[in-house]
Amino acid sequence: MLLEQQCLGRSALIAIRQAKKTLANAACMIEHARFYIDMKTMTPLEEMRHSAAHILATAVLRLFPEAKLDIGPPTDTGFYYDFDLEHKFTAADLERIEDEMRKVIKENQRFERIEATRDEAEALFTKLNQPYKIIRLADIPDGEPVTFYRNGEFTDLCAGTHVNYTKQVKAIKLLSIAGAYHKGDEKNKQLQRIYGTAFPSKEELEHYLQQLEEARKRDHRRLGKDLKLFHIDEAVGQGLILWTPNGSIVRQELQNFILDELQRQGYQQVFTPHIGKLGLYRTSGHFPYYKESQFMPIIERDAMDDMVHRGCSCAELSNSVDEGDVDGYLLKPMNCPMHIKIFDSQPHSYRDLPVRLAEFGTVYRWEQSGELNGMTRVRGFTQDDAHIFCTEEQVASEISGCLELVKTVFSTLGMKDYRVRIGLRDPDSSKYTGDGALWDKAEAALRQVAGTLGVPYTEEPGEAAFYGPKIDFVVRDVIGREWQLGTVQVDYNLPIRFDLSYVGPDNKPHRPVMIHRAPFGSMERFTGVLIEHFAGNFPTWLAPEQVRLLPITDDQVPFCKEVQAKLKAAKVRCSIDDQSDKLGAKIRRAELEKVPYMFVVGKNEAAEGKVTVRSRVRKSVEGARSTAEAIDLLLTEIASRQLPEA
RNA sequence: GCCCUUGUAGCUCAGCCGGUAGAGCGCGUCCUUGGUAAGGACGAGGUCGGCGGUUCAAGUCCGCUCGAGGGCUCCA
Repeated sequence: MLLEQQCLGRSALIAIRQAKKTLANAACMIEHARFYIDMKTMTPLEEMRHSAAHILATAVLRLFPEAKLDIGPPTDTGFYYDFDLEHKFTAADLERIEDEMRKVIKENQRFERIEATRDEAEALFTKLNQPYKIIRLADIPDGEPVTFYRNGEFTDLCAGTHVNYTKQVKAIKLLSIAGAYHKGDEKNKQLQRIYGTAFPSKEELEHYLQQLEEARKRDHRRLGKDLKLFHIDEAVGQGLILWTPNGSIVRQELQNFILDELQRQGYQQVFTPHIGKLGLYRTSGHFPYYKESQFMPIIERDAMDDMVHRGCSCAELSNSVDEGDVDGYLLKPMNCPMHIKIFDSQPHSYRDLPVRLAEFGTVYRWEQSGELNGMTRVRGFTQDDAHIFCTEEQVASEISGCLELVKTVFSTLGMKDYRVRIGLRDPDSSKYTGDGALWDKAEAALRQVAGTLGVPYTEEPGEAAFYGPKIDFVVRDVIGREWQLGTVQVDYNLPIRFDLSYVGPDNKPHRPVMIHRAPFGSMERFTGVLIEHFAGNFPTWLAPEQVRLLPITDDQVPFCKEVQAKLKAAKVRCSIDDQSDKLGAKIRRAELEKVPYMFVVGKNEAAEGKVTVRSRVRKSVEGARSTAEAIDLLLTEIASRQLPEA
C-alpha cells in the first residue's frame, strides 16, 4: 500500500478505488467486468502481484491437479486466488505451495498473451475441466476481446497484464487461507481463498511483514487490554463494551469536548430511554426495513400469555409481531424517533427553527457474530447523536454547521487521514423510503454543501440511509479496514412519516426538514479508532493519567503528596509511584503506561519546592521548575487540548 | 450467518509419539533508598474455555458447544 501511495498519491488512489466501486455498483456490470477492468489499470506492482497469483495457481495445480480455479487478482497489499477443492488447505499446505511457487519462479517461465475466440476459450476450459472459468468467460462483456495468459504448463483466462518472466516476481509470501463466496454472493458456493503478498525485493517484503507486526502492536484490542481501557466479557455478551475506569475518562473527555462545541452552536441536550414501543419503529420504518439487524422485540407479558393459552406456534407469534397484531417494545436501534417525539410534543413556529436536539444516545443492533470487532463493530453503542429540525431554506447552512463540527473534531484530534463519502441511494434497491423527487432534492443539497467542504469526496450509490442520503467521514484502522465515523444525513422522509409540521409566516402548517448528524459517530468506534490513531499515546487532555510523580527515595513521598494535592485541586489526574524501585524502573513503568508527564522529585527538588519534568515525548530532562510553574504549563496544555508533539 | 485458524496462571507463551502442569512479565511480602526505560530474595496464583466420548490413564485423541482471530457476506 505504501508503495502504491508513493506511485499514485492518495487522491489518485481514492479516485481509483472510487472508479472500481462505481463500476461494481453499476447494475449491468457483473463482477468479472470489474475484475476485467481492474486488470487494465494495473500499476507495475499490481502487475507483479497479479503474476504472483498466477504462479500460485500454477503451484496449486501441480500439487492438487483436481483444484477448480476461480479468479486471482491483486489487492491493495498483495494478491489472492480462489480455489474450489475438496481437500481443505492447511498451514502446512501453504508452505508446500510456497516452495512450489519458488520452483516455478526459478523455472523462469515466460508469461505469454494469447487472444482467442469465445468458442476456443470454452473448448479449452471444458477440456481442462475448469467450470468457473467458463462462467467467468460468459461474464466478459460482448465486444471485449477474450485473452489468455500462459506461463509454462498453466493457462488462465485473463485480461492481463503480467510481467514478462516468472523470475521478475522477486519476493513472495503466502499469508492466510479464508473462505470467500464465488462472485461474492452468499448464495453461491464458498471457495477457499489463499492470500499472499509479493514485493520487488526481499527487503521490501521483510519491511512489510514488520509493518504488519507494528500494526498489531497498536491494534486497539491489544492496547485496550494493555492500558486497561475497555473490556469485553463473555458473560456479558458479544459486542457489548464494558468501559473500564481508564477508558471512561477518555470517553468522558471526548463527550465534554463535543458538549462545549454543541453549546456554542445552539444545541439543546435531551435524554431518552433505551426501549420504545414497536409501533414507534413501525412508523419510522426502522422495524420493517431493518428487522434482521435488530435484537428480537420484547413482547408484553399479557400478550405473550394470551398467545400461549391459544396455543400459538412460534411462527404465528413472529407473524403477529410483524403484522402489528401484537405489541411490544424494541431496544432502540436509532434515536431519531424519540427526538422526533420530543420535537412534536410542542407546536413550533418558524421562529423557533432550527430546533437542535442532542443526546449521547445508546442504540442496539444485531450485528452478525462474524462481523463483531473490538470496539469498532459492536452490538450496543452510544452515538453522539443530534437531530436538527429546520426549514427548507435553513438546510444548507445547517449542513455546513454540522460539517464544520466534524472538521473541528478531526482537526482537534489531528486526524488527517480520512476520506469523505456522499452516500446516495441505489436506484435499483427497494430498501429506501419516500418519494424520488425528495431524494433528488436531499442529494442535491448534500452535494452542494460538500462542494464547499474543501476536501475531496466521492459519491457512492447504495451507501445512503433508508430515509435519506448522507455525508460520511471514513477512516482506516491499523489493519486497513475502513470505518465510518462522523456522519451528516439529510432527511425529508421521517418528517412525513411522523407528519411533523411547524407554523410558517403565512400562518399555515409547513413540513420541516430533518438533519441527523453524529460527529464522532459512535463513542465506541471512535474511541477504538482513536486508540490506534495515537497508538495509546493520548494527548494530555485525554490521557487517563496525566502526571506520575516519581519520588527518588521514600523521603520525598511527603513532598510528592503535597504536589499531588495541588494537582488534584487543579483537576489534574495524577498518582505517586512510591514503590521501592529505582528511578529507572519507575520511569519505565510510566512510559509503558503511556503517562504524558513524569514529575521527578529528589532531595534537591523537595528542598526547593520544585519538580523535574520529564515528558513522554521529549524524553530528556528539562530541568527543575517550580511546582506552580509546572502545573500552569500543564493546565495550559490541557485547556487548549494540545496534540502530542510529533 | 459461512469458511479457515485458535482457546494452558492477570498478560505473553512452552508443554515431543496420551502417564494428572512450566517459564518470563505482572502481583504479594521482605531486603535494598537509588537521579531518567527493568536492584535482589522468597512467595501466592491454573477444575489446561465448557460439556460429553475413547482409554487403565486426556491439557494432549474424537464429537458437540461457547468465545477469540483472519477472511467472505452484511452494516440505518
